[in-house]
Amino acid sequence: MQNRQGSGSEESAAIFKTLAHPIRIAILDLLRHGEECVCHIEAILGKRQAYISQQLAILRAAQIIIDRRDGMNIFYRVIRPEIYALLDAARALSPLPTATPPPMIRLESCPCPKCTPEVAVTD
Amino acid sequence: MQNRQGSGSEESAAIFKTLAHPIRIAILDLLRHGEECVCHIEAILGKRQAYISQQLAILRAAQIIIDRRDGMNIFYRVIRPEIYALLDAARALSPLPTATPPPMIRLESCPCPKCTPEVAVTD
DNA sequence: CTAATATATTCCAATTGTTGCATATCGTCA
DNA sequence: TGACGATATGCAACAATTGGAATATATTAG
Repeated sequence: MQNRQGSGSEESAAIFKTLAHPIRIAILDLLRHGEECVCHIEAILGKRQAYISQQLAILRAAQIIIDRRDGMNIFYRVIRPEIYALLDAARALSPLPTATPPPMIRLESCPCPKCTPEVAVTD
Repeated sequence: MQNRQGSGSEESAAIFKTLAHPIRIAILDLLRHGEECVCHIEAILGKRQAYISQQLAILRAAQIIIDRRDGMNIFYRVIRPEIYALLDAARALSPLPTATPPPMIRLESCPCPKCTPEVAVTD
């Protein structure tokens, strides 16, 4: 491990990947109210059963939801409410370009002017 | 448009997709301080230049960062600080299974007991 | 103009995701 | 037990993405 790249970038990326799908997001939104059975989700989203089941499997594998059997139906519910913070934050992303203040870093393995201030631009 | 699936699920999915990559997350983390030139990013992350450039292009296309030329170097900076809320929220996602309260929805296009309470379980 | 440096873009092969179809599994009802 | 309803899973064809290599562009120096 010679080049670390922030902490938990991999895990974060995995989470984003799981959420990077409109149907999965829609399913999670449906589950905001609480438990829902598969047929419900199927009916509301208007997608084929097998497809919904697949997406549920992905969310289940990601440990974001879990299933509970009740007679003939299977109900799903979210076990990580924190994901809603993510969904909400994503929706909050509007086309509002903002500015950010300038940097302040120096690195010897980098040849840019900011990293070699001594032999910087025209003396 | 016969089956809506929440609001902005597509857009949100696109955002998550853009963030669903460890290198891109690492780059954004680097840019938390402010502007950084490509060679900096390259040196810090220890990846090939072309590769970094590709990831920057993706973030740029997503309108999350913009570039500014200064002589021979090109500096990038984040123009949507809100994405940090997303990154932080993702990192906050720990393996802590929580419980969620039961549902409360009824739908006529669904055959499950909760949707057909009248002809529900054994009368 | 030519060379050198910094960064971007294009091309490609390998991997991965998508989606329809068929089928398996499990519980229920008669 | 057998048929049926609700879900899950396996598979195949096709679309999209990924990361590497080579190459192109732009700026500065001489």
